[in-house]
Amino acid sequence: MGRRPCCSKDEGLNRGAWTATEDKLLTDYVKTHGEGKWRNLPKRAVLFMHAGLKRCGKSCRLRWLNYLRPDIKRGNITHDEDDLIIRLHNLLGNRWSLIAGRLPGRTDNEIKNYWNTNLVKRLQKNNHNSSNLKVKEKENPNPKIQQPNRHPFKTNMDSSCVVQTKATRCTKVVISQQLLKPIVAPPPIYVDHVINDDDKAVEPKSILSPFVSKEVDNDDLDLNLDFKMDELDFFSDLCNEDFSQAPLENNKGHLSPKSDYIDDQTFLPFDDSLHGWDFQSITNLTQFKFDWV
DNA sequence: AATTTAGACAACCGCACAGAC
DNA sequence: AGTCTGTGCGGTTGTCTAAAT
Repeated sequence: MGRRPCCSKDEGLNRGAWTATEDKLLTDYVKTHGEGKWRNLPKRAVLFMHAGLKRCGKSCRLRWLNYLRPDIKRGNITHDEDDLIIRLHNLLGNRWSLIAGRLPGRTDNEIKNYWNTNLVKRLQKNNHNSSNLKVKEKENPNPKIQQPNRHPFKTNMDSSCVVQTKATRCTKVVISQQLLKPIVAPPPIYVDHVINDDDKAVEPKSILSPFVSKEVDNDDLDLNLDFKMDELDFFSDLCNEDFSQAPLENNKGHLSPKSDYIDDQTFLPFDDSLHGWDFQSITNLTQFKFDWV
């Protein structure tokens, strides 16, 4: 027995662009009854407002979340947001809701649209010149950013609010070896277990990173990680740093990045940029389950 | 001035997942 | 364990507007 469709097309429900009246009906309803139970909302809104909100619940939910919510940030994407989107996309791929969750007041739909209409083209163009996807053209990476807003009803709001998704973990994040390599060269850190395609534990393999034990030759090997959101924040920062030329240092002095051994007291020289995390803290991040892609 | 094209973004669609029963 | 419901997500389409011809 199949599931009942959200809304059949012959129920006389409105489709297409929302009117101001519909927006007001929905806003008033949510203010009174709160979010949730979207499927029942149109029927209840009829009783509540004595007027028909002839929209399916799914459409109501989308309209509220993407447009009517008071904590939506209006206005164009800033340079910082632009840069963050690129970095998070490098890390997460097309997981728009997760990316949106790290950007104050932005919705997944907005970021998805922004990516598809702006960043894809720009990054393709940049790839001709460099493999580094970090935004270098700080002068004006996207002309749209500097343009006045097209939408008269969109105004710049306080960006302190973050539209968080309900996602608390982001699983199966593919981390390319190329991304990990420049982060930290040195010490062998052993993971608890590695799961292969058959879901069987195997001997830990390793690559050149603090996350796994030792080097492997296969450059195509990627990691499929499972992050908590705060860990994602940290790793996002980590990936944005260039440590390829950085010396490691400890209380005894400087060590080469290619040292064979570095003890627990070793600190990486980026405490400020990485919120004071020492090397042991970073290695604690290795308590993930690693799945080979 | 009229028409065409491209860009931007709102909205829809189908599927997946989690929780309740 | 299986089914149903509510919700969330990502891909795609539709529509509007501005720029180009």
